[in-house]
Amino acid sequence: MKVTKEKAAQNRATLVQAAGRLFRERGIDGVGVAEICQAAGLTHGALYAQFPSKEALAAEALAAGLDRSYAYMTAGKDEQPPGLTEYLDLYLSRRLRDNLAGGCPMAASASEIARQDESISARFSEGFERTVETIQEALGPSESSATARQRALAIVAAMIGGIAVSRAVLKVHPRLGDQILKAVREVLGEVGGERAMPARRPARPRQ
Amino acid sequence: MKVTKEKAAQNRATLVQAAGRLFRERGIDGVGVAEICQAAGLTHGALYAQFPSKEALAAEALAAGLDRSYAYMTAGKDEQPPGLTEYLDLYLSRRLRDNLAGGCPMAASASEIARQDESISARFSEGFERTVETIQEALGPSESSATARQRALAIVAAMIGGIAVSRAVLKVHPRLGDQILKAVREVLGEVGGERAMPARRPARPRQ
DNA sequence: TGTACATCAGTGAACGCGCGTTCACTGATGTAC
DNA sequence: TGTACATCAGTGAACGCGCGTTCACTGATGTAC
Repeated sequence: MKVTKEKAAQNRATLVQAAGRLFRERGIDGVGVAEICQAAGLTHGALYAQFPSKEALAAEALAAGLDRSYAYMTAGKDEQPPGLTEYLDLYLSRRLRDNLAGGCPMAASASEIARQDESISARFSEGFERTVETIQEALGPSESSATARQRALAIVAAMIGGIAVSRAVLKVHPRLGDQILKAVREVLGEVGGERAMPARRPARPRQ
Repeated sequence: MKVTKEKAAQNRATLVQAAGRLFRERGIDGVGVAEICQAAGLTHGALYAQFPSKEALAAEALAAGLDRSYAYMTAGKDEQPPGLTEYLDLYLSRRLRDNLAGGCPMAASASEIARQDESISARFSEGFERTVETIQEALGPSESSATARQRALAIVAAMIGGIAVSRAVLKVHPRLGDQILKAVREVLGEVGGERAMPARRPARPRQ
């Protein structure tokens, strides 16, 4: 049966949101359309009234997830321009790492993107570029812009890698997972010009 | 029909090798057992004579891939202990990045590992830890071991992230992919104590 | 050394299942008059 | 403003297909005598 335009738009948004959450949690290949529609309270036919294919839904879900994550990172930072410290503390946190379903889609899917269609790759690139620009601004005007961009590129790639790797080891080596998070956090701070932190605990033999 | 022990062991190795290559290329969820067996020149029944499940094959394929990659990284470096420079140049190269099927399994699968069974996660952790120790040794004895380990952890996570992200954008933004590779390479060099490189080209507006 | 036979790696048909997608249909919406 | 009807979001059955796994069987290997 037909449905109001508002209701239809709302259903579409619900599908995108449910798909994003499930894709981040279990990967695009790991979730079927049936489950997405069920999570959204619709039948699979409804999905195909809104999207031409699962892949198109995945591209839109990725874009929405990137927007959501970017908004979370930059929330309340309009007035006073934030420094790198704020971004690193927010991103390389246990809170965000342990929130696979609601976290950053780049960290959740980094190594899968290269295998997906180009429409997915394009959305990822947009999200990455936007984040790099934000981090570059946070680095401040102390350096030449070429160097600042280079640092920003490396920092964002390392942030994504840090979360992904920390998650990869977490189930079997939770302490190693925390070490990785902390190490990336502190080393990237130094890269961005934070003062090197003093050693906080005695040297400990490896893992 | 039965087959010599040697032939059986050889078939097993062929399966592991084919599985590893395909899993790196298209993800564990993205490849079926039928295709793996076909690539190995066997039927799928043969796989189940050697492995209890696809997952067990995946764990062994990951372990074999990690060994292969580690051997590649450390080849011919027994005599003169190599520095960070050698490892970074080898790992963060276009050659390795463009070789998805034959490259480092950690970079190929980083964000997928957290979704797999713990046997997979355990193999990943071993490979990661081994690499961190190797990089830590390459950093030399100039620092306290706690700081050196922290740097090594961050460097390896960033290497993996750098390759994964470079690959993710490569199809739609090849130049950005190269920028990422170069940026991570140079910034990690600085983290490890390499002299900062001079700016080689004029500042360029962002991508 | 020669023979009889147990072993078991590998074959190939078959299993149930969930996949992504299609399609005829429904019926409230929202437009044209 | 009231009525007739075209639109189209959503339903649910059905499609062919490939998935991971099982299983009765084969027949060369390799061992026991």
